[in-house]
Amino acid sequence: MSERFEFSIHARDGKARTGRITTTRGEIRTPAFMPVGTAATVKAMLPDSVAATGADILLGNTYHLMLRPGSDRIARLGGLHKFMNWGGPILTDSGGFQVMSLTDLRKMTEEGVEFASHIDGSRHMLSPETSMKIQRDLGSDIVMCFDECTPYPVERDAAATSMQLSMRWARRSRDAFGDRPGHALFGIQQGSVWEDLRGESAEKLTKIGFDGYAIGGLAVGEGQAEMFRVLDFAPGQLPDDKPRYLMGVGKPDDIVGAVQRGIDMFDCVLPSRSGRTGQAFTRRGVVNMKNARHQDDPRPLDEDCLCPCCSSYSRAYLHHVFRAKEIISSMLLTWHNLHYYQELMAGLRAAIADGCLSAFVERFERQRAMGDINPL
RNA sequence: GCCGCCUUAGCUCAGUUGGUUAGAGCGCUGGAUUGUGGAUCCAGAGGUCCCCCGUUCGAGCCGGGGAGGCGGUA
Repeated sequence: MSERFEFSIHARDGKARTGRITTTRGEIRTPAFMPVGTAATVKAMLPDSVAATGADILLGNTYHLMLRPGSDRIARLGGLHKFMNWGGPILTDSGGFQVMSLTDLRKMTEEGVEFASHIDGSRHMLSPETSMKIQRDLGSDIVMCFDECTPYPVERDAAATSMQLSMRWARRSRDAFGDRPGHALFGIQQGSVWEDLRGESAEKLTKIGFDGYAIGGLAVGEGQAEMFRVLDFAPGQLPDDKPRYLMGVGKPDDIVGAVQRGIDMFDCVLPSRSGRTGQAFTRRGVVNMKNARHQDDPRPLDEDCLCPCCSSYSRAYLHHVFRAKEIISSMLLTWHNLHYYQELMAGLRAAIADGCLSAFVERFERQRAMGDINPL
């Protein structure tokens, strides 16, 4: 195990890169997908199972854990890794995104955000300093700056003001984080959809200096075409030799397009949340296991998938347990979805290493165009 | 046998003094979901208002007869 946080690029294909992030808790193969474990669990999964899908790193959440069970309690209990029984690296979100979604309950100032807990209404304060403290309590390996996720749509002036605030908070986050060998701090670029604002944000972050750089404020309603337009320039504004993390993204085709544009890290609730709401991701597109057409189908969800769900259970069974609201429904579909996402990342890494990313993407799109397997 | 109550969507039920195209919740058929509130939202289908006769310009609603269910009673 390394004593330091390091990033090395092993191969490139166009703007895409594949490589490795080294942390004190293990290596992260990039491009990487981080399953979301908001409340100290990837819902419906045991940590070993998450690892078995191929995940190298999880995402945990400042906002949720500070409210319940409290970051000081987790610290007393030995930190988040021990608490949730995950030995690998953990990246923690700073709470900035939740702040955006709490529109009715928050009060923003230069200092930070005052908000009411969605659990019991209690008042709390999140600022760059408190966010750094909480993420330190948790024992996070990759700490995210406290930022404001600019909503969309937004006027240019408002986007600029919001970005500038996030940049001042980035400076304060950097100062509050201090010097913590083995732990990384990532800056977050804002600027909505404007190239010059994104460029200014990247410049300020780079000047402060971070271990990695996230692109925030995307996948917030602008649509894939607009997101890709921004990703045509935004990653290139960030340092080439540091990991680039596109926050909150996304659907499989979002990830593929973003990797082609130079992104190294992703997180998204979709595979896990969709697993609980009956939606499966497969190489032939989305399959909604809620649909009545599966009720007599003895075939697996994906005939070519080797995950425990697909190797042992029929669509009829998956449909039944979903309808019956049985817990195993969430378990099996979450497992499959996370497995599918990790297979996709592995495929992307291999294709970049072999210099055949465009062929991989063509095959990816061709399979999706075929649609789900034919009805019986 | 008699008395009372009940019968409206798949289920549980609203439905005003009789008045346009009879509603709700759940369920059902689909859809949405991108730094997770195991959440939420959207759309759609679905009716012999138990049956028959009558009163009325007009009946889920009023009257008569019948059927079925529940309860009480001999």
